[in-house]
Amino acid sequence: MGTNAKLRCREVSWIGHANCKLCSRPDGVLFAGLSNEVLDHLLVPVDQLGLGAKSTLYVQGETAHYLFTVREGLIKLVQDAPSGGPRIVRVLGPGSLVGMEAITGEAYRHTAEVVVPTKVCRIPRETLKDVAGKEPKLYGQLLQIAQHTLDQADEVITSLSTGAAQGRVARLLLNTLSEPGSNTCVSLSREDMSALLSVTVETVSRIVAEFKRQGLIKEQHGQMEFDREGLSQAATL
Amino acid sequence: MGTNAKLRCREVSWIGHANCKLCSRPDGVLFAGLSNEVLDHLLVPVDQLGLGAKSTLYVQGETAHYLFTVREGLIKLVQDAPSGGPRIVRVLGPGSLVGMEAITGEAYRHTAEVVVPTKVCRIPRETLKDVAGKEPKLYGQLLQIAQHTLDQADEVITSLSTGAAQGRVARLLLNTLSEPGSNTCVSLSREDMSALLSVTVETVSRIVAEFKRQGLIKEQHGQMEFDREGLSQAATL
DNA sequence: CGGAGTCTTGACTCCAATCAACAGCGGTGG
DNA sequence: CCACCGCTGTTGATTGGAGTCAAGACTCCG
Repeated sequence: MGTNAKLRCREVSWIGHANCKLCSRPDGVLFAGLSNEVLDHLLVPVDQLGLGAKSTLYVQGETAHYLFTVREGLIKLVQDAPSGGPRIVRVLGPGSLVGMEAITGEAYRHTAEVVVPTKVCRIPRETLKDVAGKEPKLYGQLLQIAQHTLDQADEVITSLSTGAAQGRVARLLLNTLSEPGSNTCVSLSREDMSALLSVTVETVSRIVAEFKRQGLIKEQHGQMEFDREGLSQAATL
Repeated sequence: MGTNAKLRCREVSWIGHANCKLCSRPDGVLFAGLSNEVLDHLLVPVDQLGLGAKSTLYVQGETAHYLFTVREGLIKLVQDAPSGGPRIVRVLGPGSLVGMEAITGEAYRHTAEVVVPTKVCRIPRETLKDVAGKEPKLYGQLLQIAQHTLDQADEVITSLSTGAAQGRVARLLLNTLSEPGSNTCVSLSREDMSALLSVTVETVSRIVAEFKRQGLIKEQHGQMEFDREGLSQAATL
């Protein structure tokens, strides 16, 4: 029973049934502000899962049976680009919804892959429909989160797919991977940065190396620490 | 009263109150399948507007008071890129929703500008809330359309922001601007293509000119006619 | 220790950005 | 009416940045 076990690569472990009442607090992700009675009697239970790096939540084309909420960690959504090779469409951290196709019951549009060890809640489609039927308020939450996801997609377009390569790398670290206040973020592999920014791994490597030489960033234990001031300057290019 | 008048540049005309019952047919955009009683007694009327090219529906940062449905024409959503210059995030045709921020009442994320003469329905936020309260079914429609919009955003990422410039142009014409069956589409200005593909106007001009020389496309009266076979080949680059 | 995978660095090529000039077109006003 | 102007699109010459190909260095593990 791996509740506290460290998660190795591609490992998936069942942590337990989620106590969704805890998520009905105002700061909850999806069920915020919903009545406890509804959440106490779910048709199908919500499972909490622990996932090792490189494991997959689902693959593109599958029928979407589950919606996931990210509790800790990082998930990437990957699509194959027509020019060949995988393209990361966005990365999703705690508080995000993964697999919103499950709301409408269509096929998953992406492959969802774990970047760093992650905990998620897996919500079956039936449970979602059940709760939404009893608490229409849930629709409002879903729409709000959908709006937020759309904002993220737009940021990938304007911020990570536009302009010079070095500006894109800087903006990735500053805006996409770190909280507004913080000056650290997870260190993605060069390959992941490459697939997210649509530049080659060599170019990413060169730029990151150059930032290090300039003392703008430090990398250790899978974390990046950076000088927000300096990087912001580089981000305008 | 400009119902049938031709729309000149930057011109906005009021066509009339929309008869939303007509949109309750199964093929309606937003109000499909909703009961006529609700639609007959709207708190605030839905206006139909005619818009000339280069007029704007709203600008980035404004509070979102209206949701728009596109009936005919083409709208572009524009954001300023951090590297300077405007970036078109997506283009929306008939059946699309523009200004979904109005659902949550936040600020508009983009500036919405008219590309070719367009007719829209302008739905006030209060009307939306009113109808949604009486017909929760509306939420389902909204979520589905939001999902579709997200798919479009993802296509801009994987298809229009990735790979060689000539492939991007080809995919823009084939997938983004034309219906699956058809072999024609509206002819965007080079500048708009440029802002959508994140390449310079000169590069777009050169590529389009080259496609014409190869007999892959013909341009006349603001329309483009193309050889789907041949362009598909160029799209893989 | 060895080997696979990831990251780095170098040398070279090439595509697209830049700078610049010009053609076409519609509109405006003398 | 025609000359002028602004706007859009085209084309050329040149530059620069990122892609490509190739060789090492490093890290993590068995």
